[in-house]
Amino acid sequence: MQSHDSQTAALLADLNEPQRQAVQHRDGPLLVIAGPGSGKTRVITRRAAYLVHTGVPARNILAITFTNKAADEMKRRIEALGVAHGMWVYTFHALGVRLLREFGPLGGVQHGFTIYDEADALKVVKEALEICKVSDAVLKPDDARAKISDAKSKLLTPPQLLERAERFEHETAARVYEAYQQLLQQRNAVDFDDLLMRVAFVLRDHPDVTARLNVRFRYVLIDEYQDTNHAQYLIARHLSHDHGNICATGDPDQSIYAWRGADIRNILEFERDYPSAKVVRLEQNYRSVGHVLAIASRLIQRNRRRKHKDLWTRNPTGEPVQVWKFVDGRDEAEHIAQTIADNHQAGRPWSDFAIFYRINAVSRGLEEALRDREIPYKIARGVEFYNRKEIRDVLAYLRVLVNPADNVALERIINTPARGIGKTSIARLMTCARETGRPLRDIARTAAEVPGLGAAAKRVRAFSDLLDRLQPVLETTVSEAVSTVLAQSGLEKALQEERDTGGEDRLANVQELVTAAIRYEEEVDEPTLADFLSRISLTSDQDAVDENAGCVLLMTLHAAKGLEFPVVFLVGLEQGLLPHERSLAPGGQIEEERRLCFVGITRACERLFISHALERMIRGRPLPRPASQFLHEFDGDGLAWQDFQTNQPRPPPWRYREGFVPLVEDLPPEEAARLVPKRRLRAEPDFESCEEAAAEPRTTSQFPRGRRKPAPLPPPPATNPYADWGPGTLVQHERYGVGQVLWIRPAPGQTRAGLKFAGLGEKTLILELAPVRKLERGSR
DNA sequence: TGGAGCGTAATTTTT
DNA sequence: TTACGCTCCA
Repeated sequence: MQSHDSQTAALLADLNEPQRQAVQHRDGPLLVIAGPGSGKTRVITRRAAYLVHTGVPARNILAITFTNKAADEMKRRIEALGVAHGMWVYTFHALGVRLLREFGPLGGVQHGFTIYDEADALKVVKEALEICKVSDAVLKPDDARAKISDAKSKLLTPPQLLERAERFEHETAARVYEAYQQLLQQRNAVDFDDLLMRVAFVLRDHPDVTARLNVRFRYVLIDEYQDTNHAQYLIARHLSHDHGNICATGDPDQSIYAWRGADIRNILEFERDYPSAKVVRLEQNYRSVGHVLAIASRLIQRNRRRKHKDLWTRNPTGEPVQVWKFVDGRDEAEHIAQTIADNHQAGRPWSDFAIFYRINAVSRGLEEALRDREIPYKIARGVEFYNRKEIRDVLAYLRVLVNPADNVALERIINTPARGIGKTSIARLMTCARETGRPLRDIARTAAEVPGLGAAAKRVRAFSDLLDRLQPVLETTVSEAVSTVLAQSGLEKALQEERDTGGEDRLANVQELVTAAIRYEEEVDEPTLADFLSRISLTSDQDAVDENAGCVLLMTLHAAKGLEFPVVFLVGLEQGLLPHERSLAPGGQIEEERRLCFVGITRACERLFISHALERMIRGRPLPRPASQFLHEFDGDGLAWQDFQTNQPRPPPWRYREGFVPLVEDLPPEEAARLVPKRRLRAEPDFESCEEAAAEPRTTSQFPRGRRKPAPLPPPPATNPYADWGPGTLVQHERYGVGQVLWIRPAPGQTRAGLKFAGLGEKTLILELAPVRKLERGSR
């Protein structure tokens, strides 16, 4: 008993007051508005553990996240708090799969259904457009897909969309949507939106089911609530309908997915939806230094649709946030890369650095600059493992075996590896399938009866026989199924040949898939091929972002949410890029862009560098770039503006990590005041100065143009009066007495150094200003 | 049937 | 600039 109490107390011990309130709140709705770096995850995990420690069985708790990574992390941390597993921790979509399997026919899907990813869904949309005889000029596949997805996230059925259609293209979209849903149904497939929509409909229409689930899950926790769309909102609402024990955590200021259907109203109006809700605000930031937080706060206060929050921190003020202005995007990249190289040299690990940008296209220049200096980096984006062609091929075989109605997968593999079944033949098969309403799989079986197939019929038949031969793998283990398919489909052989002729090592990739299957079998209690496939479908790039990869990380601002780094570079602060031009158009979401910028800024723990260029290559054309309005909006104390149009020395590396940031408040007030000057270089950011930027005289770049080779180091700093003040140097301070230099960072007129004084600990001083002199050896 | 060559269009993308 | 999708040709 004693130990039980002390365990419970330990869960609360190191929490601040609002955090404790959130953890201890028991029944009824709870909204936790959690600012960046305010210990939200800690609160969620402690709360879950606290519930269990105070008598709630773990299996009665359901936690919902958005990413697998977040779910895994949450599970890990809750288990670390001594809660045996049994708690349900799922992403919304994984929960959707789980519930749909359980609901059976109620969900409108059959056993073994396939989850279509974006690429698959787009194919189906194209088919639907064809069936509806809609030309590209009227509605492009991408637009149709977006409209359908939007409707689904709002839980609108095709007839409902039709009803709402005001304009002709909406009507068209509704028709295509209808056809698309039918195609999915025929293929026994669902898209990501269906996983939510179908569950939401079952919960809405079957109170008995909902009631049962309310008994099973007595406490529901939802993370990143600001990013929920209407379907998710409704699922959450139904799942907590009877007991009202819903705990939502999130931050309206970090809502950056409105363009994908997230509805910020869900969090803004939580108290209206749940009138008895307790609201807790986590406003103390444990992550960032003061200046970073101050800038973030100033910026976000410009937004109107938000909940008021006063972010504060006990962290040191930190170094001023640097705002760098460059001649062009090249210079920006070079300079950032060089700064990283210098500071790595000075002792910073690569993984301390992250570079954020608004659009992926910006990454190229940065990559080149990093490569030139042999800086290890990783991009947290794009087509990772499961999107590789060879992997998708293998998966397509498995998908067809699990779900013979999966035409998209079948179409993919019918001639992979090449077996002489060409486009025309495939088109004939598909027409036949469409006209008869039978799955492609069946048509292939009776290929001889398909009109016009000719000699290809035999090859199609052979392919069909191959699938029949493979069918028994469903009775084996998942990993065996994968390797059997590899061997018998001819994929392995084709990849082997490719390798022998000097191609990429795709073979190793597919073999990695076997490994993944083995790992899956070890992890799961009841491994099945269908479940393995859904897991893969629900795995995203985001899940692979590894903050501790030992590399500099490059990513979009969207990918940065939820992460933090000691040193952050936020590039391309230009009107049209951040905020993005689409957001500047009428009806655009400028506030969302501001939130995006806010998210970027608040990822930084110690140092933040914001940069913009006067000219940037956009789609192969150099364009003049006006500075972002956000520079103007967060302008104020704690910023250091630096203009790199003219040739000037690069700032020297700052000191390294141990005992990291210089403490401004440690300095006498007059020095502290000087240390944080209002502005260093420019009086105003050149907001609205597009023409001015273009008209400004061409200034020299610090970096050589033309051929791309390792950039020579920029000129060394001007003569440094403290050149011989290395670490270890003994100094005499007027008031503090004798001390020792721990680190030193020379800068013209602003040389900072960390000095250790007996009994006082470490101080950061500006040597030019402080009454301090070097002690010569032997003198005292 | 498959590849070369041309035209077009270009945010972000938790699942 | 580049990536893709489509057409046309061997």
